Amino acid sequence: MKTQDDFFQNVYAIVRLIPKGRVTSYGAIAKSLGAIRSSRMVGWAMNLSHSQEIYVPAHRVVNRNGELTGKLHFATPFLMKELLEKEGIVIIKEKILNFNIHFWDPMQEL
DNA sequence: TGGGTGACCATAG
DNA sequence: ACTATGGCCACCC
Repeated sequence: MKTQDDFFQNVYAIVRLIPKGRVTSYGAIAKSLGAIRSSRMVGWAMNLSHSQEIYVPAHRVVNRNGELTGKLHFATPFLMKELLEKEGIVIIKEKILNFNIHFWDPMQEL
């Protein structure tokens, strides 16, 4: 259908807007798209993001607690953490330090 | 038609 | 910090 494809593309568009060194959550993205679809669908979209033509920085999307819950879906279980640390983000025990400071809210940027 | 499974979220105990 | 619900909705049997 058209609507769900649009939803996916909108998700990818927002993820591409996340600045380096900043992160956001699945729920925040879902809410910025009108809270129509649930945050589970954002996670599903990330699951398919690897096959997108244009690069999608999926490592900048974590859950509401700043935990790297999606790391197992990357090429290696370490890749997500490595990419974030390369952008200056400190991670302790699968959790982002000072998550509230690094958080990027799609609502405020649109 | 229906049950199980998620890269989720909120609330409660 | 942990489990347990209930809601969410696409996907795959």
